[in-house]
Formats: sequence, C-alpha cells, structure tokens
Amino acid sequence: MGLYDALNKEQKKAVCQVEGPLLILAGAGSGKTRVLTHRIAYMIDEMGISPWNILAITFTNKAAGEMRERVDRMVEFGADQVWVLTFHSACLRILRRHIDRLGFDNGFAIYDTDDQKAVIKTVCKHLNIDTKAYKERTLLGAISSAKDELISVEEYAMKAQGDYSKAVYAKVYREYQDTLKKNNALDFDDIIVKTVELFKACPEILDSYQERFRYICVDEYQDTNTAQFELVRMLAGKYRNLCVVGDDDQSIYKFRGANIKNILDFEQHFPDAVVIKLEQNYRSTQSILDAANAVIGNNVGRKDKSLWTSKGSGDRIHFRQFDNAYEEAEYIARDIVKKTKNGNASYGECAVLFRTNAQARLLEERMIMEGIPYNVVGGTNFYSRMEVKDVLAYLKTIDNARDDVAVKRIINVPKRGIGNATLDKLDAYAFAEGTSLYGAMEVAKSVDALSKVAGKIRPFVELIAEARRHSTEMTVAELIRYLLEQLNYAEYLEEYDSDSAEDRMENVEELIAKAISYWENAESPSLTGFLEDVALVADIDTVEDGDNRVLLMTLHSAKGLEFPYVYLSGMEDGLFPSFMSIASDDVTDLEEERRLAYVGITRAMEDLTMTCAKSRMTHGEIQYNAISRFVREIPSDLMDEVVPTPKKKIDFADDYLGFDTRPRATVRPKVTAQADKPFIAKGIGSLNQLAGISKGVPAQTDTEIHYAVGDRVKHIKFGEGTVLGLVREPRDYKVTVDFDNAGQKIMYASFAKLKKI
DNA sequence: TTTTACTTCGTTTTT
DNA sequence: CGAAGTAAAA
Repeated sequence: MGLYDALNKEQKKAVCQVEGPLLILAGAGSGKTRVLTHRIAYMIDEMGISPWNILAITFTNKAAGEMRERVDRMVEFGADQVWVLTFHSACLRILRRHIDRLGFDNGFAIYDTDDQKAVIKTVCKHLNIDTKAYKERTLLGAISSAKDELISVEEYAMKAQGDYSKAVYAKVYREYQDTLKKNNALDFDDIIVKTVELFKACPEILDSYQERFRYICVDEYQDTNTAQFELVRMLAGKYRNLCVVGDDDQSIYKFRGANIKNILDFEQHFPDAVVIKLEQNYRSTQSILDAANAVIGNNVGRKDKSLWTSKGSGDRIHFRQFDNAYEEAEYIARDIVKKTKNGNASYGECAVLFRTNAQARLLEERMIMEGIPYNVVGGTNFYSRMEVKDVLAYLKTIDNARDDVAVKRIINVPKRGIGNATLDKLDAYAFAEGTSLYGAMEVAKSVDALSKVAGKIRPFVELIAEARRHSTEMTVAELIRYLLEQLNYAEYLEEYDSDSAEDRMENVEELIAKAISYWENAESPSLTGFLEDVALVADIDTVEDGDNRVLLMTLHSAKGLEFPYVYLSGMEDGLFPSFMSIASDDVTDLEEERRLAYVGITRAMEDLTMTCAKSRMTHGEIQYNAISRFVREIPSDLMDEVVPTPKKKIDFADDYLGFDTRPRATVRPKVTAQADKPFIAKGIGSLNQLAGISKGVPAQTDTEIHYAVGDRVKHIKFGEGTVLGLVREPRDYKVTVDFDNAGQKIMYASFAKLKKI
C-alpha cells in the first residue's frame, strides 16, 4: 500500500470509498486530483475492477490530459481502457456512434459561437425579426439557457404563451434547431443535450453504457449544469457508483448554466451518499488562506468549511492602489523583474490575473516594455483567426456538404464575384427546396432561376468535388496544402492585406502542424476527427507548462492552476466585482463574484499581490472606481502597509483630477479606501494629458463632483442611494445611483445635483 | 458587386 | 477606443 501512504486520513478514506454515491468536498489546493487518480488506481489494482468499467469526467482537455497521464503512470496494466474525457468529448464519442437514432447523420459538424451567430442571423432573416430589437447575443443566450436546463423547443413554446418576447425567442429557438438539423450540425450545448435525448429515446443504448461505466467520477462537479447532471444521473442510475468531486466555493460558471444546487443538494439526490471533506491545503501559506477564508465567509448558503495548512503564515498580502491602469501595469511588470532579478522567482512562477480579457492588453504592453517573456491565455483564440477559419471552413465543407455556415464563409474567398445578390438567390432556392446551399449550387445550371449565376459558381463546386475525392486518400495536412495551392491562398492573403499576409500564412502553417500532430497521435485519424478536436479546444488547453513565461489570464481560466507568485489586478468595484453584479438585484450574482475572488486568492502559493487603479479607460471613457469590496473584506492585519503610490511624470495631472495626493504611508487600506474620502473630479482635456503629453488643451468643463463610487448620496426627488458608477463624458459626468426606494437610475451629474451624505 | 466612409455599440466570465 | 455593421459611392 506504499502508494497510498502519502495521503492524509480523509484523502485515504475518499480513495477507499469505491462503492455507492460519494461526495468529496475538496477545498482549493486540497489535493483532489491526487485523490481522484489514486482512487482510480486503487479500484483497478486493489479492488480488481476492470479499467473498462471506469469513466472519469472533467471539464477541460487540459485537466483530462493531466489525469490521464497520472493514471497511466500509476496503473500497471489496462490504464488506457479507462475513459478519461471531458463532458463534451465523452458525449461526442457516444453520439458519433448512435446519433442516427435521432435522425442526424453520424458525420455531423460542431458549431462554435461564430457559427451559431451566423445561424441566428439567417434565422432572423427568414423570420423577419428585427435584430435591433432582438439582439443576436440575447437570442443565443436564451436558447443556450434553455438547453442548459433541458427545456425543449416544445416546452419553451408552451411556457412562452402570453409573453410576447418569449414567444419570439420560442420561434427563433425552433427555427434555429431546425436549421442546425438541416445543416447536420450540433452546437456545444447540443452535444450534451442530444446525448441525454438519445438515452431517453433509446433505453437499450443507455443500458449498454450503464453496464460499461459501472464506476463514474466527475471532477469540478460544482460547474455542472442541469443537462450534465441529468446525463450523469442517468449513467449512474443502475449501479449508483458515482463519485463527484467539487467545491461549492469555486462555482464560477453560473452564466454558463452551472447549477450550484447540483453540489449543494447532492445528498438529497443520493440520501445514502458518503460525504468527505478535504480541508487541509497543501498549496498556500496561512496568510493567503486566512484572506481567502475571510472573503468567502461573507457568502451565505455555502457548505461550511475552512482551509488550513501546516505551512507557516508566510508574507503578508501586498496591496497597492495607483492613479491609473498604466501605472498599475508598470508596477506589476517591474515587481516581476525585481523578483526574478533577485533570483527568488522565475517567470514561469508568476501569474497575473484579471476579471476581463480587455485588461490583458495594457499588461501585455508593459511586459513587452520590460522585456518579460509572457503568454496571454485566451483572448483571441487561435482557431478564431480569419485565415484559420477560412481553411477550416473549406475542410468543413468537404467533410459535411450540408454545413451552410461553412459554405457561406468561403463561397467568395478568394473573390469569385459572388456577393449578396447571388447568395440570396441560392439561399431562396435552397430554402424552398429544403436542400443545402451546396446542394443548390450543384444543380444551379439546370435550374432556371439560377442559370445566370451558374457560371460563377462552377469553379467552386468543382474544387470541392475534387478535394472531396482526394480527402479519402490524403492526410488532413496534405488536403490543406492541396487547397492552399488550388486557391492561391497565399496570393489572396497578400492582396487582402500585405502587411499581415506573412503572419497569417504562419498561422496557416501552424494549423498544418497541428493537423500533422493530430494525424500522428489519433487512434483512427479522420477529417471529421480533426475538426472535432479543433472545435473542442479551450483556451487553457493550449497553455504549455515549463516554458518559463509569465502567464496573463482571466480568473476563470486560472481555476485549477497554482503559482508561487500571483498578482490580482484591477481590484476595483465596478470591474471586480463587475458592475453587472453590483447593480443586479439578485444577491447571488455578487456571491458568484466573491467566489471568483476566492478562486483568485487561492491560486497563490507563497506571495499574493492585489492592485487597483483609481481611473481606467473603459470603451473610450475614463472610469473612476473605488477599491474592490473584496480587498476590504480581508482583515487588515493580513495586509502589508500601503506605501505611497509612486509618483513621476503623472504628478501634475493630480491638479486636474484633484486627487488626494497626501502621502498614504503607514495607513492601512481599510482606512484609505478611496470611497471614504471625497475627491473632486474636474474635467480633463484628454488622456494624453494624463500621460504627460500635453496638447495644451485646458480643462474644458467646470463640473465638480464631490462624491465617488461607493458613496451615499441624496437626490432631491429620489432620496438616498449609493453611487454605483461614475463615468466621464465629453462635457459632463454620467452617474449611476442605486436609490433605496426609487431603484437604479443613470443621470448626468450637472442635472442630478446629488449631495454626499 | 465591391469598396469606402460613416455610425453604432459595447464589456463580464467560456466548454 | 476599436470592432463591426450599414449606407452610399464607384
């Protein structure tokens, strides 16, 4: 049993509890992956359970890959028989075998967000829906939420009766699903939903998988949505050997449909469940854990638990506030330089985390200036680059001719003189005949309405037909090269934009490299398989460890990772917690943000730095933000002292901004909280002045504001309220106030005449 | 049909 | 501010 000696008592208990439902509440850094892998090894080696009967489900490919690797190392024989997959890849394996039972073709395509948008657009066009009144994002959001909750088109229509806009959503939902089916495509949500549908429609198929997967583990269980819960419930329904691992305090995907009730109510669903709590943390210092515990303690309705460590208290948590986001980024970059110069840290041990992707740009610029090697996780996904999407759309068209979205993308790339007019004709014909766009193109020359455009279309149809013939004997990489040559794609890129052509071609080469590595590693490589692989990569999957770079990423991406040195940037009310969550009347929205803060804090092993800026540019406006309430929730004895903000060239701008420039040394952040002190904001000419590049434009307005975000104010009509937002506009300030009685209002400062109380 | 110049609009978070 | 979408011109 030497293998299991390194585990603590609770961990051992979790490893040995193999039969029946089991809930492992695993706090951050409590070694849950170790428990999961040991548990699988224990089942196989000690209990004699066949690897064939084990299913382990995670959320990201990265997590699945790591678990697979560790299981392979630990289990002597048959480890490859264990399914270690993400929800999506597991469902896809099942659907590729059986989806014909639901009337789809087994070679179905997978639609990403862009594809979904394109579908919504055509749906709105066909249904004559004004996309100004009904935003695509909103429509897609409604559809996605419905699917997360397993609400079918029919149910949605039923529930929508009497509600006009819901009825519109219902119509769009129906048409959207019909379009997907016609295109032989599934979106991300469908991958789960259709598997559940399949199991419901075909009990014998469900039974075969129940027999196969007698032992099921689900990681990150707090992130499961209703559809995923139902899937797991069905699969485990027969043998009930279901082990779920999660931490309700790390549930941060509500917006994606994650239902925190799945974990909170696990014991109701499975009354005989064994519950094991893992509270010993092996990652962070006590100070960091104390801070995390203090913050998360403000949430109600959570499973009570408290992390502890046998490590020492470690350094205090650092906190710095800056005048603007540039200085914040500069500080972080220089601090990293300092740490690495000392020889204490390597770049790869540092991570900078933030709430929104938009914050990455500024930080990135600073990293470049200081010569720090870095990687930004996410942001513009490799697979969403124009040139990559073009090539993929060709491959998709070859793979699945019914995929209208792919065809539309490439029909005029490179230019073939096919514009909206031609496309509309084809679309009208295809819609009337119930065929696909490509189907319409194939028969164009023998259709009167299309005969005029048939000539333009022909080369495209011939190219695809020829490529399709080749696709059976070529590897994906060879097929891509063939296409590039036939299309003169390099030339097209050059014409499109000569400056970027080289970079873009490099991206295409990278795609080819990925195709080659797919072909070498896949069990039975195919074009369909490659496209599937590509569709399912998450941002975090592409992170390579060990190349010694500072990682820049969102807090969401950081979940599950750990770093010795962590910077939490943009700790500002309105940014983090987000404006939406502060303004929301649903308190659980703010609690979710707090869990995100908890996730962020607990990423740090040794050293945690929190930073914020008094002002920052947000879509062309200067926003003034108060220090994040989450910073204030940390007891001040855990924080280091606040040193004065480094002042340099920016100094004179203080006159414009009227910022309090008194030294802040030796004052703890709780006391310095910006919102506690009024500042007077005066109009400034432009951001350039802020940066010290004066254009000689004097201050334009004389608006003076005597309150800040977070302050209590009084309005002559609406009464008392709290300032939620303060945004500078060309000649006034836009103030958002949450009034105690009148609710939330947005108004101009010069009219509102608010008084601070 | 394609290019250009202008307006509008938005920011959470992502498998 | 920048992307993306729309209207007008070529």
